[in-house]
Amino acid sequence: MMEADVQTETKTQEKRGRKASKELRQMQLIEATIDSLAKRGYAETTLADVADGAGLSRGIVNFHFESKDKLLVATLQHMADEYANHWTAQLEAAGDDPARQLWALVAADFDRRICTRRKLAAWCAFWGEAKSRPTYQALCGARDERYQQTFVSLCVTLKADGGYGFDAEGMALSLCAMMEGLWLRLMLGDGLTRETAYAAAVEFVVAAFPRHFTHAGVLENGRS
Amino acid sequence: MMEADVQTETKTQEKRGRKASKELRQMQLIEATIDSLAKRGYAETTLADVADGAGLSRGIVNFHFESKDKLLVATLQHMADEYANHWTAQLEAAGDDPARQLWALVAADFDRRICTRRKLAAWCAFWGEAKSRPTYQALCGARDERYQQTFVSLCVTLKADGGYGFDAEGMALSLCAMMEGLWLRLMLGDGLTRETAYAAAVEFVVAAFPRHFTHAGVLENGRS
DNA sequence: ATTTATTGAATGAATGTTCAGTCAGTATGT
DNA sequence: ACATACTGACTGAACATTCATTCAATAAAT
Repeated sequence: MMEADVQTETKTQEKRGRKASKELRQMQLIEATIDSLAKRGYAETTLADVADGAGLSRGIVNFHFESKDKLLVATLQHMADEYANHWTAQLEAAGDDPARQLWALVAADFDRRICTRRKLAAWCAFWGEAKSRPTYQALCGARDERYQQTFVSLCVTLKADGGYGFDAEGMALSLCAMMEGLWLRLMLGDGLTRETAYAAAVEFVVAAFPRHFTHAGVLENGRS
Repeated sequence: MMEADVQTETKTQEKRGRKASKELRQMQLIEATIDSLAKRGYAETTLADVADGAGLSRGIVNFHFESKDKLLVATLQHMADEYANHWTAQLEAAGDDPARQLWALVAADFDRRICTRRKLAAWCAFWGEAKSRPTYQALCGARDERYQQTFVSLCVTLKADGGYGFDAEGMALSLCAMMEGLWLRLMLGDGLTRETAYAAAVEFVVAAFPRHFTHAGVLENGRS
């Protein structure tokens, strides 16, 4: 899963670079943590399992991270950063057209790199503990803050442009919620595939913004 | 939380009825388990906490349920039953009109009795462990099976009636996912209220079925 | 030689499970 | 009526296990 990266790093960085090796170990342990969360769930994730998964010794986690708790926080932080970086990049790559931007954001959530069983399972594990752990809640919430605002802005713009009757904030909220709900279902299994989930999301976006999208993609009309 | 029921039961059943007392205890323990899940999360829920919450002794759970695991399964089963009973009842109360039925199902998910912080938190706790516990997965999935099919049927009917262009299965999936996603957000806090979440769901439904609903409710036209 | 990374056995706290005993309520015998 | 035996819910201390954490010893790099 992350062995490939480790191998690469080993070849390129092994001889020189004590500092780099340290960060490498931390990444290695974080990836092993995600594996364990996905395989055994939050409650059954043990440091022993993480260490085994990384092919290292038992005490290693407490050396690189101070405690199990900090390892988990670092793992969630890592996932939150990765997620934010991804949608931000996709948003910028979409150019200036709001319709294209919204389309890109929806697609970003179902990107192969982000929308993995493994990572969805890890997200869900943290969600399950978030209510009783303020730190998790903050990191899960921080994920939403900018994301949600971006959606609201796009809905406001598209509403004005297309003359839709919906409330922009409500629509933005239901859109975001729908995608998270699809993630949840993907994780729960049920034979739902990433493609099917993406298709369902598209279905709704097309229904909500009929003057901007079809199932084939973004409509090319400027404005009325 | 459930003390009221206990008192009632005590008055009506205490003298006679050893059997009834047993089921009462089990319910009491299940409610205490939901409390603990909501307050401390799945990972931190201990039998001691459950027993304390129920005001009973430490060994009580292993007496009424065989193990911690079975207590948790019984708790999830209880919640799943309650949920299914609720939406089934609301569906039947809605009469024969598909539009009214869909409207009722959406409203049911945000009903005061079902959509409690406490219960949402417990659901989410189980979701977080579902991937690694086939038993949980089955119970969470069973919840979906009939529910999902009902939504698909309604979408098919309304599509034919309203001449909508969406794919019915995709729309049904995105609808269900949206409501689960809203539950998730409700649980994560963020100052989102049940009313706001419900409004967002309505926004979605109105946008998707414009010939059947407005923000005010179900449109009264028969067909074209 | 010194610093740094790593190991793995030891430790102790947390907690699920067991079980011998307590006690109320109920039936049985006188 | 009264005493006795019995049943079954309930208790709480003892036990066993799991697991995060610590740390002295070791290996590796500079």
